[in-house]
Amino acid sequence: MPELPDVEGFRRTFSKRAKGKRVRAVHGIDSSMLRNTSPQGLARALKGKQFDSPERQGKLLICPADGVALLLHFGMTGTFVWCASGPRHDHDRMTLVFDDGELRYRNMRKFGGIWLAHEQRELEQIRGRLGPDWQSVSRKQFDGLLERRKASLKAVLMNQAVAAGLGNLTADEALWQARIDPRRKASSLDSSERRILYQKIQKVLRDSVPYGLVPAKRTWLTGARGRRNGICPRCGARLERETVAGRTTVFCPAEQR
DNA sequence: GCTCATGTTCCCCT
DNA sequence: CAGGGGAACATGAG
Repeated sequence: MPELPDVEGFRRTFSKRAKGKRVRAVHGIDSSMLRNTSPQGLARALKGKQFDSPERQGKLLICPADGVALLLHFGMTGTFVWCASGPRHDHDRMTLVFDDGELRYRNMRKFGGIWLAHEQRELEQIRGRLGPDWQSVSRKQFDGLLERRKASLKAVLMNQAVAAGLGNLTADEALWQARIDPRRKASSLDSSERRILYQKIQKVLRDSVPYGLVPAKRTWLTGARGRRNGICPRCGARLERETVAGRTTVFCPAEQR
């Protein structure tokens, strides 16, 4: 699930469940999810700390707590589960225990990861691999991002170092709404196409964020891409399915030019 | 058994 | 150096 809208939903969950609360314990840490610390290091660093407001940069969730920060990436199957208590689920990779319940980081496929930053410099280093969050990219900045890019639009939109947060679904959705072929070279768009694409990227994100996911609306590509012989919700043409930039890409061959 | 999956990284070519 | 292709990672679901 996790693209920008999903992680924004996780940020809201974290804010509701953990912000302002003190960590009583950290349980069930799967060491293979840890990128720069050990289960003991993580548990010791967080125990007794009080979480502050969580932030998000692209698909990365940043949870500051009294001078340290917990960073979470959800990969393709990560999510949060809040519960009063209860048995550990097979895919729970870390449980934050509070007085009023537990917030579990659940991740079936174990992509993604967990980082611990002890200081600002360390935090910046981890965030540094990511470009600006897509929701903070201005219209003018957008032109600069596409400039001189030799790769396809699909590849550039999904490149987290260019700007962070778009994934396979949101990139396809924005390109479909903008009626632009995902295989085109990023630097080949004229100014009118760039304007439309920017507008559609922002619209897809804005419309999706309240749901905390990319909604499968009937009027959206996302609502049709799941089916094997999907039909374009706008024109009724048979949707095309092709690997672009290493990912299954769905588009309307009749409209996307 | 086989294919595919909302992500990222690394290696080898061109 | 910039990109593309493919594999790997781990675990299902259909």
